[in-house]
Amino acid sequence: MSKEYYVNALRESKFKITPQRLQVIKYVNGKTPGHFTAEDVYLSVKKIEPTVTLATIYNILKAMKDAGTINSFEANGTTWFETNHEFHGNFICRNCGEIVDVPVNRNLLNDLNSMEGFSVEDVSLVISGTCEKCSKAKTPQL
Amino acid sequence: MSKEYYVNALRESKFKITPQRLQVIKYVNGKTPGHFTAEDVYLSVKKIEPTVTLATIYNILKAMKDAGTINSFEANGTTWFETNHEFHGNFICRNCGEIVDVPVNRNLLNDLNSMEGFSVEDVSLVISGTCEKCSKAKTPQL
DNA sequence: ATTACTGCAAATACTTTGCAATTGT
DNA sequence: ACAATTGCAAAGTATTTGCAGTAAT
Repeated sequence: MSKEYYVNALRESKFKITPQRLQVIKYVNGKTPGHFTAEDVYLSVKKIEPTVTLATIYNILKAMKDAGTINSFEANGTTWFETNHEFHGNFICRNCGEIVDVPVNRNLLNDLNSMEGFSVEDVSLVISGTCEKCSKAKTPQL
Repeated sequence: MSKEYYVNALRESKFKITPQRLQVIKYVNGKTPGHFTAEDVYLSVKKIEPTVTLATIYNILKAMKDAGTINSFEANGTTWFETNHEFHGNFICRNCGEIVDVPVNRNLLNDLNSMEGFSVEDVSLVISGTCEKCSKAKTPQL
């Protein structure tokens, strides 16, 4: 993806392009693929736009989500954002907190889309457990 | 399920059976199948145990989750608990907030369990959109 | 010119923590 | 008797809101 992709999507959804939004786009674009919280974005953007506030970051991330360029899911008590639009799961390690994408059979989506009367707008698959690194650390070789 | 099921599971995990826990069990057992927040449990249990606090409810729900009798997932900014142990999705309506279980092909779980090096401890599938009732309300017949 | 956006401060919502008193085993 | 649990109050996160000033279109 490119910064233009995010800018155009915002424009098409009638959102204005502000310096703060450009900085968020810069952050998000540089973070692809990856997972980040509003706080992560805030801390990074504040370096270039020192007066920006978390409230504004929340506003901007909501706009980008409405524009369809980012997704979000909830885990560990916070909202995580991501740019991966392929249908996938998010594995979150209970030990180190790291989040990684996991491929998932698309059949699941088809099942969901065939639900009578329900319109599916968002799907969030969160898997928690222990990641490879942490599993190894806990089970030292004999 | 029965109240004994929840009591026994707590005992097996070395948790003590207190009057407060019995009331939570009563609530949860009467709520099967269903979805509830700590607040929901609190408001109900408070009627019989007026001195109970939310902190205690959180403690009890954590114990029950550790004992394996309830699951939890995050959606709409809060933690939801449920008793359904079949692998399934939770559809949450963006309009009315209602949550309903949706059947899901178990293959997904198998895929996840075969991930190399990762130990899967919990899976949460949250689908958001508009439920049947709300869809109809928004699209009046001509 | 108009409307949307920002920054700020305060409010709200959810959850956890520390600790003394109490209770289940 | 002992460790676990409760109740309470306070603190800790995460997120939202209202509003006046500012900036994008």
